[in-house]
Amino acid sequence: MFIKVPKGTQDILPEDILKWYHIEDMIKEILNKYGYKEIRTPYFEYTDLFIRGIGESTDIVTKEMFTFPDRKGRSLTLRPEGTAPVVRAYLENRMDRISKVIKLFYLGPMFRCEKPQAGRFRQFNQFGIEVIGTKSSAADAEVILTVLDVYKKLGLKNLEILINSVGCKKCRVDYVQKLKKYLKDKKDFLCSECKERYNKNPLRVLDCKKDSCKKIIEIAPVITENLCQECESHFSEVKSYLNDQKIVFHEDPRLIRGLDYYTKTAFEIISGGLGAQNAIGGGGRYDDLVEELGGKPTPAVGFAAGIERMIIAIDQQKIKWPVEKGLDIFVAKVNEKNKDTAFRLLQKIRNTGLSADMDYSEGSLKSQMRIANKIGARYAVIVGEEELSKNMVIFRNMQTKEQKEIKIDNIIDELSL
RNA sequence: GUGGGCGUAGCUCAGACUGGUUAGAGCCCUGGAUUGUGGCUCCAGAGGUCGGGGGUUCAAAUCCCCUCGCUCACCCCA
Repeated sequence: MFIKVPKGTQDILPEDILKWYHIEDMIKEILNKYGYKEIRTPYFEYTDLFIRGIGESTDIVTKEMFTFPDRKGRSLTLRPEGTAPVVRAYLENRMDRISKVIKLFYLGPMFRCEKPQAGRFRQFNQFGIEVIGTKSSAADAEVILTVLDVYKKLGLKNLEILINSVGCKKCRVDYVQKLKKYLKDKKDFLCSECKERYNKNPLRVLDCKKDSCKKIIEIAPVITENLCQECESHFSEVKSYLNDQKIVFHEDPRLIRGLDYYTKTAFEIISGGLGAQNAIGGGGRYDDLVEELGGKPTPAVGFAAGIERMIIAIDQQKIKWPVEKGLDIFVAKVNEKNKDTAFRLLQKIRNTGLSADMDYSEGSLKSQMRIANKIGARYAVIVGEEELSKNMVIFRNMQTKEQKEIKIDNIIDELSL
C-alpha cells in the first residue's frame, strides 16, 4: 500500500470543490454586507500564544495541539482556533489605530490532534468573525445575526441557538465559589471525571451528561442568577436585541464553552443529524483576552463555524448545490494530421474568453466525442480533412445534435452568438 | 486516551460460520459494434500482494495471534 493521508485529514477532490467555492462565496458575500474585512494569519504560531490565549487547563491546550519545535528549538503550534491569532495580529499591527472598533473575519484550516469521528477532523476549516473594541451588547447580537444570515444564505434550516452568560472576572469568581460550596458535600456522588473537574474547572461539571451528575446539577446554583449588575443587564440587552429580530433561541444556563477566554455572552448553534458533533458554530464575548495577550483592556466578541460540519448539514438537509458549468467548446480532430490546426484553433477560441479544451491523446473521433460529452461541453468544433480543404470546420451543438460547417476565419463571430 | 464495528477491484459489496481447482458481481474506466461524430443498448478488455506481519495446515480471503488503518461512541469541540 502507498502512503495515505494522515489520520483525520482528507483530500478535497475536484468533484467536491464547487461546494467549497460556493460556501466560501456565500460567507464572503454576507460578511462583506456586515462590514467585516478578511484577515489571514499564519497557520502556525508560537505555542505560548495559545497557552496564554485559550487557557492552560483547557482540553485544547492540554491534549489537542500539534506542537513541534523549529530548528532553533522554539515551540510552534499549528493553530487550533482562530481568535488568539487574530488578536495577536490586531496587537502586533496596532489595528486599534485604524479605528476604535474593528471587524475582522478569517477563513481557513485549523488543527486539533483529536481522535477523528463523524464531523470531527484533525485538520478542519473554520470561518470566524471578531468584533474588537466594543463592549456594546448590540455587537454580541450582531455577531449572532451575522452568522445566522450566513446559514440562511446557504439554506440551512432547523438550527437551534443556545445562549448563556458566563459572567465576567468579578462575578464568575464569586459564582465558582458558590458552586464549589454547593458541590462540596455532594462530591462523592459525582462521577470520577467530575471529581477532577471540581478541582480543575468546576463550571465543566454543569456540562456533564451522566444522569447521576445531572441530578445534582439540576438544583445547583445557576450562573445567570449570580451575575453582577453589569453582566446581568448586558445579557438581557443581548436577548432583547435578538427578540426584536424575531430570533428564537434557548437559554441554556449550563452552556459552558471549552475555551477559557469567554466572558459574558456565550452561544452555540447546533444542527440535528450531525451525530455527536452537532455544533456547527459557537462563540461569545472575550473582554479580557486582548489585555491578557499584552494589549490595553479591549472588549471583543466573536464566533467561529466549522465548514465541514456546514457541508454535512447541507447534505443532510438535502439542499441542492450549484451545478458545475460545463466547458464551452471541445475541439476534436478527425485525424492526427489535423492536430496542429486544431491546437491553433483551440488557443484562438480561448483567447476570445471562452473555455475550451481538446484531447491530446491519439484517440478516435468517437473517443474524443465521448470526452466532450462527459465533461459537458456545450459545443464541439470538429476539425476534419474534407472541411479543412475548404477552410471550414464543423460546429456541433452537443445538446441539439445540430451541426453545420463554418469558415475558420469566421469562427470568432460564430462563437459569440 | 478508553470502548464497539469494519478492512476483498477506483467505488458499493458477495465469498469467511462448515479452509480445497485460475477470488466474483454491479457501477466506473478503456476499446469496439463494417473503421469521420457523444449520451441509450450490446460485446470485449483492463483493474485485486483479499490492509500488513507471523502462526496452524498437505492447503488460508476463510482458523489463531499481533499490528496498522478506517469508522462510530465516550470526552471535548467546529
